[in-house]
Amino acid sequence: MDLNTTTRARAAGKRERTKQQNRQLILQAARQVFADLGYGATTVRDIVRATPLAAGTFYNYFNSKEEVFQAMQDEIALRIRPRLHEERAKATSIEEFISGTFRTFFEYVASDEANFHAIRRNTDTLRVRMDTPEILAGFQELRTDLEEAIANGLFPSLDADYLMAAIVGVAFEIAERMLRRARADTEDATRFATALFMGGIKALPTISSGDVA
Amino acid sequence: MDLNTTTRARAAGKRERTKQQNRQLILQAARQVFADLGYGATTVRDIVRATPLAAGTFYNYFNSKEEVFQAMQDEIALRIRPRLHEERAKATSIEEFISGTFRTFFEYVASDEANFHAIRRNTDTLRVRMDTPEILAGFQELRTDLEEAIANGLFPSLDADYLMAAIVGVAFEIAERMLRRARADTEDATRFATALFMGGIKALPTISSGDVA
DNA sequence: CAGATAAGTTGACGCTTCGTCACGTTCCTT
DNA sequence: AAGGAACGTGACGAAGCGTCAACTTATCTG
Repeated sequence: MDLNTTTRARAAGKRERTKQQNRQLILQAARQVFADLGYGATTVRDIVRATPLAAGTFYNYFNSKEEVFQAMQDEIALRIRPRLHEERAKATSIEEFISGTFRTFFEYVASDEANFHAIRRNTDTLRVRMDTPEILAGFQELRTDLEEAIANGLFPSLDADYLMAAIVGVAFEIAERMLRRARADTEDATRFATALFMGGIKALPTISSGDVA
Repeated sequence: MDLNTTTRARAAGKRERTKQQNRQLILQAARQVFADLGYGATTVRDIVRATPLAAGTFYNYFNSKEEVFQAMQDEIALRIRPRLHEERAKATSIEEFISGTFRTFFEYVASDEANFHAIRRNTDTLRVRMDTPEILAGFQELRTDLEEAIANGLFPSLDADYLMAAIVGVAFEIAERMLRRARADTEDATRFATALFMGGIKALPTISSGDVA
C-alpha cells in the first residue's frame, strides 16, 4: 500500500448536468479565476477546482487555458457583432457610421461586467491574441461594411485597410482608458472618438479642468 | 550505475564571455527561436539550447521567458524614445508634432529587422503585454509632451489621456498592417495617420485602386 | 425490456518544463 | 599566493499538463 498500489481509475460518472451547462460552468469559473489570479498565473487545474468537475472533464470541452480565454472573447464577439453591423447598416452619413460604431462598442464594453471585470484585472488582456475566427470575422465585417459604404459614396475612396486599423486601434485603446476612469462615461468617449474621425484634433471637444484618471 | 548514481554536479565553469555578451547571446537566441517557433510554443530550454550556455545560467540573466520578451521590448523602447521625444520637442505646430511622432514610429518599426522579424512571425505580438517600466515610461513621456504642448497653446485644451490613447492605438494598429503589406511604405502610413488627426476622415488621402494586402 | 452502442466522467499516470542549488571553476583583490 | 566574490553547470524536486483505461449513464434497436 505504498506507491505501487496503482488503484487505477474506478470512476463514478454522474450526469447531473447537460453539456451546455458544464461548458458554461467552466467559462464562469474561468472568468472568476482569471479575475482573481490573473491570466498568466492561473492553471487549468485552478479553473477545474472552481468547478464540481474532474480534471479530465475539462478537456472534453476545451483543449487548453488559451482556448477557454478565446471562448470568452468569442462570446463577446458574437454578442457585439450583430449590434455593430445593424448600427452601421442604417447609417446614412459618415458621422452616423462612425459614432454608431464607437457608441455600440463602448456601451457594450462598459456593460459586460461578467467578462470585463476579468479583463480589467489584467491590464493587458484587451491586447492579448485577438485572433480567433469569430473576432477575425468581426474585423472582416467592419472591413466589408466600410468598403460598401465607400462604394455607396458615403465615404470618399480611401484606404479602407488603414481606416479600419485606425478605428480598431482607437476603439480598444480608448475603451481601456474609459474603463479605468472613476465612472465609465461612454457618451464622452463616443463624442471624443467621433470628433477625432470627423474633424481631426481641432474638432475635439475642449475641456476646462483635467478630469483624467 | 543505474539511477541512483547521483553523480551530482561536477560542473566545469568556463568564463569565455563577459556578462554583457552572455546577455546579448540569450536575447539574440530568443529572437531567433521566437521567430521560428512562436512565443507560446518556445520553452526557456529551447532558448538555452540555441546558446552555448547551460540551463541554469539562463536564470542568472532573466527570471522567465516573459522577462526575455520584455527585455526585447525594452530595447525597442530605449532606442525609440529619445528619437520620439526629440522629434516632438522641436515641433512648432500640431501637424509637426503629430507627423513627427508617427513618422519616427513607423520608420523605426520598419527598420528594426532583428526585433520585428520575430514579431511578424506572431500576428499578435505587438499586442502582448506592453507594460514594462520602460514602455510605460515611454507612454508617460508622450503624455507629458502632449500636456506641455497643450500648455504652450500648441494644442487646444483637450483630453490628453484620450488623445494619447488614440495616437497609441492608431500607431500600433497601422504599423501592424503596414508591416504585412508587400513593401512597408512608412511615408504612406505617416501621411494617412497625420491626415486623420489633422482633418479627420474627409482629409484622408484618396486612392484610385485598392492597393491593400 | 434486454442487449448493444454511444456519450460522458473520472482520477491516476507518464511526461514535459520549470526554477533551484550544491558544487566546481575563474576572476579579482590585496 | 591566498582567499573570497562572481559566475557557470547540470541534476533534482516540484508543478502542471494532457491522456486514457475503466467506469457510469443515456440512447437506440428490434
